Amino acid sequence: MDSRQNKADFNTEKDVQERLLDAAEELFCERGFKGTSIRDIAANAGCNVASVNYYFGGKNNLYIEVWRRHLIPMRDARIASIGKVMSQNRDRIELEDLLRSYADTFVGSIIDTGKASRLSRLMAREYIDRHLPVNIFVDEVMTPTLNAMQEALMKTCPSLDKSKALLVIFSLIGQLVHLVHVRAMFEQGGDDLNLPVLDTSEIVEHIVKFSAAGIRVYSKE
Amino acid sequence: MDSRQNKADFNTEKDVQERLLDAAEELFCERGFKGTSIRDIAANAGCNVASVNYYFGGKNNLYIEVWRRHLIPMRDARIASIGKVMSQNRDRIELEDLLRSYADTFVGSIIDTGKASRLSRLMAREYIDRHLPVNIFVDEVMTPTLNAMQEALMKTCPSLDKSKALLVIFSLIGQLVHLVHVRAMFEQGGDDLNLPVLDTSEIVEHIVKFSAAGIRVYSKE
DNA sequence: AGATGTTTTAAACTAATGTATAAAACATGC
DNA sequence: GCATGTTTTATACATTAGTTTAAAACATCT
Repeated sequence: MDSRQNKADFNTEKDVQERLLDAAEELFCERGFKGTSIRDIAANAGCNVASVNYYFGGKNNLYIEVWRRHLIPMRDARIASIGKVMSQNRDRIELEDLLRSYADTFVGSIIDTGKASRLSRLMAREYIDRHLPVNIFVDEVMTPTLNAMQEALMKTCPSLDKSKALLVIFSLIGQLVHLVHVRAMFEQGGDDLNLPVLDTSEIVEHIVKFSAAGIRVYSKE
Repeated sequence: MDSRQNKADFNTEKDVQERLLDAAEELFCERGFKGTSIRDIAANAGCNVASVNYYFGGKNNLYIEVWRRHLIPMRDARIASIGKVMSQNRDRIELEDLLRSYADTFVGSIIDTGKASRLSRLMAREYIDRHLPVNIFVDEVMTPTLNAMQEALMKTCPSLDKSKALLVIFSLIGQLVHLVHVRAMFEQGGDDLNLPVLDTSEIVEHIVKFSAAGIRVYSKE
């Protein structure tokens, strides 16, 4: 008694591993690591519970793989969005352009909203509840993007020293992460909230303007 | 009839309910709601598992009570820190003073660090994983403090309109929440992190300066 | 087709969780 | 000191979790 091979027959789409990764990604983002069970994941992927262990060797490893699948692309996207702005042939690089580009990539308003914003939420969770080896999160994502942004900032604002640049990036990222949180908060339970509804792109534009001013305070000193 | 009462007794020890609340608070902050078991809480409080159900009627209610115990004080502390600055008899209220006061209260750097920063972390968790009725979190804390800060900001910067004030507060809170996250991140697993170590009060001072500049951009328009 | 190696499945297993219960321990008022 | 009501305790119960197992289903190659 099995109907699965039929599915596999003409449903040539994604194989089990990929379906598991997709399902896990969605659930981990939405309900967190502890909040999602292997059975939920398997059900959403349309396969057996044991598949998770068969292919990934456990829930933990599946979580890591969900990250690994997107870590490098994500990091590269961020660095690329910095590099793109910096490589413009202009007499002067506009600070606002740099910030806007980075913010858009971070928040995921440019790329398809669903996927990108999901990843942002996953990352926001990882800040609070670490389920990943630190070296993956910090060494492979945070540090490289931090360095790229630091360098770009100091090039754009030559009078900005290294430690100030760090602080400034701290503020920028804080605002962006917060935006992701608040947006997620509205999406899930925003029915009976009487909070002002905020438009993402409007806020991004605000963050750019706000942060540019904050940066210029340092660079003018 | 309820005779668990006269705490006037010279029993220097706290009674069970309070010990449970203390233990629960610490564990919820550190490991999250799902991450802490009733048995852990009971063990840390030095009492039986059943006590949680006996006194609070379940894990969920205990969590709510942990919040309720600090909600009003927390909200009032924030509003008071605003009011204190606003009631100064000065010709002009310094924007930086307002921001600094609010930031200090938010981050908990003035009050005893342990407790206040724990609460900030609990709140940060609640942003992502809601385990509280929305009305408690939003209506009783967020909205009142938001309103108070909005009013104070508009008084300090008369040319700042309402919607801009909201955006500005958004940026401020984003930075402060992020500071709490990052600090917690360092506290728990910061051993082998090769990130730059940041001093809390230094960052608060930066946030004040940075945000003041961001605000003045709007108020000068 | 038949042998071989891989994938999928249902079921079982162990551990942990939130909650409930009933008896014991305790305190208090008479 | 006994009766009464409250608190504490050990234990039981029902669920759920992650993981394992062994057989069934399947695919591939000769």
